[in-house]
Amino acid sequence: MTNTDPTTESSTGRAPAAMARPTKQRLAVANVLSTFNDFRSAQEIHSLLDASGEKVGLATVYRTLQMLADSGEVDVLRTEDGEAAYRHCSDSHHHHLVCRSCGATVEVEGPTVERWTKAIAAEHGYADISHTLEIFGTCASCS
Amino acid sequence: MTNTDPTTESSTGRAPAAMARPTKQRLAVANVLSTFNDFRSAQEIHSLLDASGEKVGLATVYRTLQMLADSGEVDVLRTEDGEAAYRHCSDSHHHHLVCRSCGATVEVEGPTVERWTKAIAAEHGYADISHTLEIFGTCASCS
DNA sequence: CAGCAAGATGAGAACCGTTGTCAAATCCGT
DNA sequence: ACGGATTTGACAACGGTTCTCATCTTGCTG
Repeated sequence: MTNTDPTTESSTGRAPAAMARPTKQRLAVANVLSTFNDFRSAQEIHSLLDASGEKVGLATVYRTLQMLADSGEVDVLRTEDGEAAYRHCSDSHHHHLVCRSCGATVEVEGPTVERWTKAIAAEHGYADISHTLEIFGTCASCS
Repeated sequence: MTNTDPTTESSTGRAPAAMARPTKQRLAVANVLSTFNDFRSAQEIHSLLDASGEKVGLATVYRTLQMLADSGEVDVLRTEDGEAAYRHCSDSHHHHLVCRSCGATVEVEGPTVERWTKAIAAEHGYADISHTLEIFGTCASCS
């Protein structure tokens, strides 16, 4: 809304492959996304933007994230309480092992599942594969 | 993060066949759950109840499903649009291979992932393992 | 460089699934 | 059958997400 600082226009850079219109807000979202490798909720991303001085409307954040997700530039998943979480993809891919009672989370990864999902998908004629996997259990200190 | 309160579960432990209070409504919900093997949304379950003549309040359906989920009698997952989906567990375990553009879904299964998740979980000291896995891609007719 | 039309933004309302509230109904042990 | 505790159900409240629309930018054209 109030464009208070017409001189800001340099530090953040790096527009992903092809963004429809690389506006300041979209760049800001893309930029924040590149600062972490795990999944963050849309609202959290909005807060991060706010905290970093970039004033981007919540609706715009949602729109941008959706756009990025549609174009395959970010991965999306739903947390257990129904929030959408986003992560810039093409980065270290891992899954979460979550304790059902205390919530302790371990990041795990392994080529096994990656290979299996690709194989299964190919077997059924599916291309351009991605997947989400979450493991739940009771951790050592909770059992 | 929502850390669900595991109410008082000291005496009963886990009760597969024993429900806290087998009221008509709870039985109705349990009964509907047993009529399918895939995940259905809470609202869909409510509709099914309604359609089958059982008049159960929406709130009660939610409460019952949550209760069943807490006691481990049903599995829960979040669909891509944020709805909670429930399925009576201890049944044929499979995953979904979904086409990103037309939505065509194939049910897949395989011991590989099951083994892998168990191994990974055990490796980290987690017990009582469950997991959710969804594979996304573009199906043959859409690519 | 000014002007313009298409596209993007932001504030708030609208939506939708889910959860909380609380009086009335139901259940169970006595 | 009675009484206390639990459960139910209608509806309000909530939180996340999407929609609306007036205003502002962007990119292009002349």
